[in-house]
Amino acid sequence: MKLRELSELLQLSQTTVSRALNGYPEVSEATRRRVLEAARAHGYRANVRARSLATGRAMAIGHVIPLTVRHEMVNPVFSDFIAGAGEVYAARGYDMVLSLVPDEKQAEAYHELKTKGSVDGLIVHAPAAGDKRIHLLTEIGLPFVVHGRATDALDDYSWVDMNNTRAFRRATELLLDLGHRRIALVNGLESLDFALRRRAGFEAALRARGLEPDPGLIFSDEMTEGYGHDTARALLARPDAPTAFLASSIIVAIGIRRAIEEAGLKMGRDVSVITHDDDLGYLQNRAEVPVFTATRSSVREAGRQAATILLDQIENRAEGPVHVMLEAEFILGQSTGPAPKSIQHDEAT
Amino acid sequence: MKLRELSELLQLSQTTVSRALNGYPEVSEATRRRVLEAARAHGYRANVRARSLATGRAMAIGHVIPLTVRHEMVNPVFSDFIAGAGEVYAARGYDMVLSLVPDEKQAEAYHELKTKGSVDGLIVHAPAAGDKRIHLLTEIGLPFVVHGRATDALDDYSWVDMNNTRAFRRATELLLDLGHRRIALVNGLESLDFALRRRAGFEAALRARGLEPDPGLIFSDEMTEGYGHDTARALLARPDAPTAFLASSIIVAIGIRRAIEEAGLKMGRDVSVITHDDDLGYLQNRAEVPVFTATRSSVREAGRQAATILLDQIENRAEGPVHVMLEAEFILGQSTGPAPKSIQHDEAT
DNA sequence: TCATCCGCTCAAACCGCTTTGGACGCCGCA
DNA sequence: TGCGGCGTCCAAAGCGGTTTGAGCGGATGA
Repeated sequence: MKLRELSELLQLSQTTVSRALNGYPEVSEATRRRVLEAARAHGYRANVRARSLATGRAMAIGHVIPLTVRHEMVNPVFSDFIAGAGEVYAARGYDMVLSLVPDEKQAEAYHELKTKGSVDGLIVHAPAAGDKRIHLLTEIGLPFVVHGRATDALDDYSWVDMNNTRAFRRATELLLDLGHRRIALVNGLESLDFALRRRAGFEAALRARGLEPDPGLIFSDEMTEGYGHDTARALLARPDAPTAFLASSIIVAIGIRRAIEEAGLKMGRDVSVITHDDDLGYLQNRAEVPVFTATRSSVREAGRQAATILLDQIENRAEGPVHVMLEAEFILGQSTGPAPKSIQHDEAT
Repeated sequence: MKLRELSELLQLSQTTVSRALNGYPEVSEATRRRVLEAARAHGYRANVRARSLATGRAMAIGHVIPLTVRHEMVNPVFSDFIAGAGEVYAARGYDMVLSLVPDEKQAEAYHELKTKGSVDGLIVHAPAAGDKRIHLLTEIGLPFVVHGRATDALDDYSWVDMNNTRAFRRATELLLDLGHRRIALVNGLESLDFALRRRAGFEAALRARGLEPDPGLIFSDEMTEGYGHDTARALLARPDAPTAFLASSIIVAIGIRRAIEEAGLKMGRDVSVITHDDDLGYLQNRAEVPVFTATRSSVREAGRQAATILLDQIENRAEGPVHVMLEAEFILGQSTGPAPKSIQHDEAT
């Protein structure tokens, strides 16, 4: 069923039918009702390609998901972010188009999205420090919202971010208050902006107490379970093993916990762990007393907000850049306790 | 830069330019080179909406991700599946459009995708037993490939599935061989087809040894870490606690492991665990000796295959339905061992 | 030498919708 | 009665490509 057929059927012009369907005032209520009725009866739906060709609006938002060169992985936090954004898109009639693009082809991908005209705007994921994509996009003139920020980016742009620095500063302070001095930071890839901010928060807290961060206790990699485990295992085998870990994601923390247990130690008693918790649907940290002490900020909520801002921007041109800073909740769980005098290595595995 | 501008610039008709760009033979090589050169120089790219309106092909594949009513979550295996499929789409010039749709609106969503013409085909995720979507789609006439299968579906259709029944049968057999008799199945939602097959494999293995499955040891829910943990904790507190667990996903298994350790028990010695492992990028089970004994099948690979089949189907109409059955590898890890005579409850938490 | 064919190119129709610029009939007002 | 204004509706011109059918000049064959 196409518009012409529907209009012939109703003995009306395409114009009138189109206007009736799209809520224009130049149509009498009686006619409009008749049109809507017929449209529903015949399951008519405007062809989205034709419509967007005519209107110039794609009614679609692009998400470009960067694939790291080393491991071509899709971070599970994207699932949740996208779930949040997807809600908003669905409610407002937009489609979501995903492109998985290797890091080095990002620039090209954006240009293509613009000139191909397949999206009205996009969400930028996983910004690096001084990310060149931001400048590129402002130049191209495609509306966008960044999930996170890019230090040093010259242009002003909209973003939704979590207060990474403060969260990690507070987490570090708690560990210091509990008497921990050798604290390992098991961070995400420090090519990414959020990881730099987390590190900054960590280091600031140490320095505020007159402690110099030990580069030998700071790690940076893709946030997998294996990375958390291997890092913690190696550290715990050292004579000067850290008494506390600060993890950048719950998946990393799960790996750390595994290493702690393999070493015959008990998390929360022998070794403390604080993690950032993105509040992923499938990996909730929400028992009566949660397993992990954590800084929690829902990435799903971030997705909702980013999507809302972007759509608003697209729909009422005028608005300037919007910044949303989400503060993480600090959740006290079972994984933290006072620093032990010395770690008791328990060889009875 | 649009086609008309480019053609004026080249002093050629739009027809010729279009043909030159799309590789039609009616253009002299000299002209083609000239056109391609100019297109590249000016960064010309065909507007995808106009093109697809003219050709009738959307150059996009839809993924409809069902949201369960109870918890609106996006399963992390989608990330990996999509990563696999996305590779193939990118290589062949297709976009991927995602819709998150509540369970009850699925049928409507498919109709809409068809009549709106925004996709050329789609991937059906998480089929239920006798899923009505399959019939609906064959009726609508939109090419599709199912990730998984739907028992009882009447129509013939293309699918890519893992041999769930065999995997869980083999896993159960190993546990039985190790002397376990009280084995708990911590399954996914049994409204979904794959979970039914896994249960069938589990029960078949038991029955083959003359054991009757105990309904009190079979669980079904959304596959979260918390579900694994809570289920295992409750079971381990019982006097007739199971000596082994069969988990439907590594996330669930991680929860089970946590409960085992909280109970002061040791996984692999006191309690055995086998899990299905989708080989997720961020939750790999791949050490020298993997943590979990597991049936492993890469969901990412499933994504690649499903995408390939779908695109082939779309591009050369002719083909009949294709079925791909992936066999899981059976990986021996640290989480299994002979059944203990009796569980030693160790209260020293 | 003339008819035919081939290689290359073009003008115009078309894809399905939106939107501009009227047209038409009817009302109220002077 | 005449005229402007309003409420409805329509024809046609886009949106930016692809594709059909035809034209045109030069080479080929009889």
